[in-house]
Amino acid sequence: MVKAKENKKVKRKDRILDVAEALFAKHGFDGVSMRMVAEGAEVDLALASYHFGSKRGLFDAILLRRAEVLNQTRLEALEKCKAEAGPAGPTVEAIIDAYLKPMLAHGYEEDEGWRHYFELVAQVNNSPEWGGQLMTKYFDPLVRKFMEALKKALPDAEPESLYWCYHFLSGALTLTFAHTGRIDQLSDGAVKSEDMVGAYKRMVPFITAGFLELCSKK
Amino acid sequence: MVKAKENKKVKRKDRILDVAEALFAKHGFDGVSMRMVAEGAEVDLALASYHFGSKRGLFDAILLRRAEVLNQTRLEALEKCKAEAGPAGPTVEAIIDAYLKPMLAHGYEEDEGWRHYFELVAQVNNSPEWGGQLMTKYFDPLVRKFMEALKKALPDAEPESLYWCYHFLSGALTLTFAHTGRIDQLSDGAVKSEDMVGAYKRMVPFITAGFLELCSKK
DNA sequence: CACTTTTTTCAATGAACGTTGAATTTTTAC
DNA sequence: GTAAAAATTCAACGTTCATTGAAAAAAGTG
Repeated sequence: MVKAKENKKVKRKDRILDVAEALFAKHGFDGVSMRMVAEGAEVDLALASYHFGSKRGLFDAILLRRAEVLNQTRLEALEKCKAEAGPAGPTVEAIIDAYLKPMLAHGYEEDEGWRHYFELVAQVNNSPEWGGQLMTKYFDPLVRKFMEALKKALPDAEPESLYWCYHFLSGALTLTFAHTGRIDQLSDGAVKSEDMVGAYKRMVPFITAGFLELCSKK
Repeated sequence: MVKAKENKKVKRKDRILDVAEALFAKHGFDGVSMRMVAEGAEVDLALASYHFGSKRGLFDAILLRRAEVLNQTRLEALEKCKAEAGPAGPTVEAIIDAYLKPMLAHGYEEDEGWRHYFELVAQVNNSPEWGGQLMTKYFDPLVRKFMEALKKALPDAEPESLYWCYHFLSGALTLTFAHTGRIDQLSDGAVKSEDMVGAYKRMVPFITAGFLELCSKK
């Protein structure tokens, strides 16, 4: 009977989540109407309100769904690089890599859902209205674990500098995954917004160098 | 008669721009209604449409107003650091500094208008819908001048790496000026989102180190 | 002052908005 | 198979939306 479950066609509730995720990513919370969601998911207008209570409830459900998965994967990556390191703990580069690499997992290249989700996170992260509250709610417990590891790897760091460095990392990361097409235009097509592997390979050394420059003893 | 002009109270058109700038920065384009703008500026609902044609026209006018000023100031900073450098051209650090420092000019600390503007730019920059198009429109001519200077300062750089480095800079910069309050919460109040001087002092070496790491000959 | 132009107000338009209570269909559980 | 529960549809609610044409007021010009 397992087979039957797998073959079951995608439920309406998930269709709503997927469609709304794509729409919110593109147009932001206020740029999307429940009617757009309903049409895209080919369900009745009232159904999304029934399942998620309200438009805002739908929005939160979207943020939560993949945050749980990403946080778990990042946590495993952090534990793994801790286990592989000596008693002094992992290097800055290994920690940064553990933070970034999971974003390319989960079949990122094939599953457009993750691409939409990261585009959405980019907007949320940069919103003066919701950025502080929502990013804290969905990501801070895990981020604090990474900050502790970084603190151990950079014992001479000023705390303020460490937090600013993370902030720079966060901004660079979310914009890179926002897929705005700007870098394509600036480079006259030489660089593709979609090339997350190329971006990842460069982001790790870029960010690592920044941390080391600011947070190592002179 | 100059005195009379200076003393003239702020015109309605400018009040609309200032109020809408603050509202768009906080809530995004679709999160703001013309009625909110009219109420905030204490003018009739129809007046903003009269002066700017449409809601979108108002939005563009807001983006353009300070972009012109910022681009000019950044250009002067670039020319200045070129003039002070030898024939080999300015260093990476000097170029990055010329790009960042102008954001703190224009009485940033006193004039909340600039703060709102940068919050708005952060949202636009990270919008998959508008980021590519609008940032290109308002900033690319100037950014290309900076890219040329960087290319000269980093002759061994792969072009793709140079563009990605700029992208990381752009993301870190806009999030930092987005004032979301996230870093305050993450650091339990040890770091203030509003401390742009502290952020600026750290961003220059952080970004410079990243450029040098990725774009210098090994 | 008389005039022209610009700015501002007023009133109204049709369309789109999120949400909800009741009715209906489908699924679940025994 | 039948009753209970969950999912889905239908129709409508009152509100808010951006824009506009015409009227009125203000400012500019000779």
